[in-house]
Amino acid sequence: MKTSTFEKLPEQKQIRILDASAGVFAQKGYFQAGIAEICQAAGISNGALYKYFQNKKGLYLVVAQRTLSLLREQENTFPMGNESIWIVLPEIFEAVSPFLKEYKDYMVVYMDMGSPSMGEFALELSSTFEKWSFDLFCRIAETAMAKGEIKNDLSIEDVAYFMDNHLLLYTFSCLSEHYNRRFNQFLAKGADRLSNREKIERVMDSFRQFLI
Amino acid sequence: MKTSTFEKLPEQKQIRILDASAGVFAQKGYFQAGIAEICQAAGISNGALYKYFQNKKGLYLVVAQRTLSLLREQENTFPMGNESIWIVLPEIFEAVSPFLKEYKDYMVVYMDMGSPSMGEFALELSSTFEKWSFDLFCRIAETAMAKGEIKNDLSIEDVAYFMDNHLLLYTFSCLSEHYNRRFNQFLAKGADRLSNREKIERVMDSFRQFLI
Amino acid sequence: MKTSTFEKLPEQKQIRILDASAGVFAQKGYFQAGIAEICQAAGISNGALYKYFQNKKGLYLVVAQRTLSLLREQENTFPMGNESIWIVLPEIFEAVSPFLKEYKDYMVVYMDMGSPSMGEFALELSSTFEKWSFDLFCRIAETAMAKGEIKNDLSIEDVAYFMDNHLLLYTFSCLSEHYNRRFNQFLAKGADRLSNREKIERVMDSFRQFLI
Amino acid sequence: MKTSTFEKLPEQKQIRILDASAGVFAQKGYFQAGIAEICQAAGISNGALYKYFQNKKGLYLVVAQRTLSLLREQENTFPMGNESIWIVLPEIFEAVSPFLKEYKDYMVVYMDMGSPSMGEFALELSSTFEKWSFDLFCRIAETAMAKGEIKNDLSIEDVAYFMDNHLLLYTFSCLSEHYNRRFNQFLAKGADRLSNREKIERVMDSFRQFLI
DNA sequence: GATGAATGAGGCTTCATTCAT
DNA sequence: TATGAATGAAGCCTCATTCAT
Repeated sequence: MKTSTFEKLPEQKQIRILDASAGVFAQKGYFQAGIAEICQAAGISNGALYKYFQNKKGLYLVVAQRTLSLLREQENTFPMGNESIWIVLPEIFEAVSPFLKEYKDYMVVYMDMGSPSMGEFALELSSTFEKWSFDLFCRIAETAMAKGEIKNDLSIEDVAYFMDNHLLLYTFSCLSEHYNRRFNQFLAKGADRLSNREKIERVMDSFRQFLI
Repeated sequence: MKTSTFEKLPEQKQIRILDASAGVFAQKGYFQAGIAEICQAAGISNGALYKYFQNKKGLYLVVAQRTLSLLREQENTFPMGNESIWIVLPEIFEAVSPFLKEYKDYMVVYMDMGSPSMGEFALELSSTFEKWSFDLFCRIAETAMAKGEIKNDLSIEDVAYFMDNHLLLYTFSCLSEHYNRRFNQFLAKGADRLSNREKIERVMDSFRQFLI
Repeated sequence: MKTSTFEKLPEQKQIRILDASAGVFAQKGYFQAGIAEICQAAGISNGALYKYFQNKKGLYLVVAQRTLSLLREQENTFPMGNESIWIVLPEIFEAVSPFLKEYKDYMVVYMDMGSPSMGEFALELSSTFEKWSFDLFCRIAETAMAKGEIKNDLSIEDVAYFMDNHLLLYTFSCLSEHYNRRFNQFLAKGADRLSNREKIERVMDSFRQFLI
Repeated sequence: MKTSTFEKLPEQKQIRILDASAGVFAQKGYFQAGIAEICQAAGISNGALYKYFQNKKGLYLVVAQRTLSLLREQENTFPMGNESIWIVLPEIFEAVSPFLKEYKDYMVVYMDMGSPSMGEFALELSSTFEKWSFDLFCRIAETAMAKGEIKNDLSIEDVAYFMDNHLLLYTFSCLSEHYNRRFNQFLAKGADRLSNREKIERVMDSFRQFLI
């Protein structure tokens, strides 16, 4: 059974390397990120990287995979009991927020994965997460509707899409200045800086208006 | 007053060059696009490009600007009379669709501009368009509300954001396989291929559920 | 009709580049020869080389081809009339000698091409020349035998092989210290340095002993 | 007295390492042979190799030395009594043949040693063998001449050179496709594949024609 | 103004060698 | 002593940009 050299590294070091890589990938994008820069950031030698990963693309894929792992870990922290949707939704957005801060680099990498210029690079990988997010919001919508917390003449999937769009673009607004401005223009009367909490407040406002 | 050499070119040639550039930028992304390839596609010499534009970035900016021009031209074709929102909205989506086909390359370039890996590259530029789109949807929402076509207990901006999100992600779904899959998963029960018309139908469904 | 960039260069420059490349290839061998070193020797930039040739291997092949061209040019200077074999043979060896000096690098490259470590690299190429050399010596042997200058109970091809072996190993002795020592050990009582003329004298001695 | 670590290894392991090394050296040539590949083939660790040998060159030299040892062992199997030259010569060629098969890798390494691209790498080493081969053929020629088996107006050394050339190029023809083709072109009317036995037959033909 | 050959810095990757365990 | 991970210099090649014609 051949475990890759990378997997035999102490977990702490693995994470250090992936974090550093994610940082560079996030800041510069895949193509502008330099192997040398990544290695320096990771505190490993140029050659070591190629012992751990097949090549730059291989590294990127592992970074992307860690993004998914992190997201899935995050999922488990979500409240999934029978709480009201009006408790669950803000909790999700607020759970996402520190995550976005802590793992911003990974999320930026993830965001880039959907960009056309990445080509089919990591299509399967990124699809994985969308699937999960689809399930989550469908479940929430279904539960809420069953409990009469939201209007019952709505299509479950449409509600899920509605919520997921909000989550997606809220996320983007935390990661990209472009989307931050867009968010603020629409939902904050063009305000310059909004705290995450304020943004979430605005999103919840929207939810209430449309869903009740 | 120094007019750039490029502007002195016959308009047809200008467009040919920009179209070719957009094509390469769209297919490969900014960083992977090669000057040589662009020149060949544009049918001009390597040196000429640097007579017309300061450098690769300069070219990109002009391409991006043309994207905005095209979008603004498009705007004028939108029905802005007093038609019902239920006529205007599909018209917008359907007006966008051939545009997405005709100028897909430009739109892909535009989409890429929001990606974090492009950095602050064309921030101002891309903001321009969001502003216009904000105005458009606010106007539509306002009119519709005034006419009682949609619920009147909704915030104008929230409705605009709701609609713009849908337009944005519909657009993405036409440009990026990633977002196409996401769209289909949520709104088409995972169907593989949806025609634009079918997609729009689904979006309008959503609109009706949430806005009436 | 697409002529390669290289072929469009002034012939003088082409030759300068090939000569320099041959020099480095000869001194270091294909694998140890560095592109940078070659370019410096050729007085061109690193990038230019890749405009002229597809890659290192491509360059090598062109160098090898020039070797063959040179050899074929050389062929034409050989006396092919009805002179006595005892005039023709020394003339060939002596024609080869300045050639070996002038184009030693190319000949070393050629010699390397037969070495197993070059793999199938330039097999076809090198075979070309052997064919020519086969024809030459067969012709000579035939003529000489017809004229009664050499024994007539010998197989033409065996005589040709005999002469070609001598030429080959004489050539090697001019190109490789290893073969120089071997030559001297056998034919010069271990003398240290023999002039080419002296070597040829010894070879002719041999010829006379075995062929008459 | 410091015996090298390598020599303290069980002989079987020593041989295994050298055989593996010879295999890689033969297949790829010295410069293309990778230490890692060699170690894997030899079943030892990367670090061990550097305990056994000073460096890559050191390993190569030991491999080369083994080549010589093998050749010298081989020598002892040669019939050196008073047999007729027409018995001894084919015996030598036929003794060499299985050796070429069994130790082909070593012989290829040896052949490469004479190539100019190896530089002065192993000059002394390879000379050693030529010296032995010189002695062998001189002895044979002398004996044969004394017994009147070959013409007596020939120079001993020239006969030795003649025979050694044949042996050398026969050997090459078994090791390198290039020389195989050359051999066949001259001595087998361009036949594609000749068994070793057939080749030897042809060589002996030659010997008889020139020496009797 | 237009051309396209030339430049050379910089990118990714390999690999002989060292060293901590 | 043996291991194999780590090192980092050096290699090949690309490509945005410049410049001579």
